[in-house]
Amino acid sequence: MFEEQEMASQMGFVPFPQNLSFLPPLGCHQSLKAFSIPPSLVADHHLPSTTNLIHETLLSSANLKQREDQDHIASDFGGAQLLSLQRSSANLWAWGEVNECLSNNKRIVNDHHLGVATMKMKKMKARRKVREPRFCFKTMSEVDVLDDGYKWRKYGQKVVKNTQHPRSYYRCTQDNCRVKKRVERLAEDPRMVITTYEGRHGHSPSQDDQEDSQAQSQLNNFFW
DNA sequence: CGAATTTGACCGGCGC
DNA sequence: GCGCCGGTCAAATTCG
Repeated sequence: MFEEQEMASQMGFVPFPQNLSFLPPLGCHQSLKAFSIPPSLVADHHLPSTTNLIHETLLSSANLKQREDQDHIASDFGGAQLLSLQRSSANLWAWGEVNECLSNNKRIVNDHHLGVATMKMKKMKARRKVREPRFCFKTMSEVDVLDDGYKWRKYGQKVVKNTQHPRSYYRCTQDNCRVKKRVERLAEDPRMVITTYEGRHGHSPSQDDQEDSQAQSQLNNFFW
């Protein structure tokens, strides 16, 4: 349990709030943690009490393999629904953005003479390496995009197999912020929205909703 | 008219 | 090697 908190804080997550009910997912893979959002936060943000947060810790390369049998777990545990991240190729790898950032300045100079297509290829190839911290949560909601205080720009939409609802892809609009999220509706229950965040914001949420900003930052601290 | 969204094309990874 | 699939790009379109 303490190890997990440490891991979470390394990922940029704040320590779990005292009133947070932490549910060790019995029978589930160790990398999957489920806990409920405290009632106060639920009230502040009009999130239904059925909302459960699934936090996927960083996976070592060793347990990546084990994780492959975890395709789509949805089970009851003490009344709380657990939901694993979907398995996909992109779940096994994440973008090597950090390294990319570190060497970006040099690369811009070196690549200056290359054509656009070549640059594009290099960019694509450079991506895959380390895993970004990600987690998803499931909310019963009429609207697809929950207001989390950050500004997002949609950059894609895709119909995924065996679902009737398209998945939407969003990127944080903040300069140099590469956080992404995707939003989809649960095939089995279209009332449920699954939001998956990937990466960490290196900035504060946008302050558009002033009256809401305090509660908002509380929630965001909880998330990040 | 600039910003945001839509949408078809494209790419890499993976399974067969 | 090939086809399928999820994720991303970017031109076209819509919105404010």
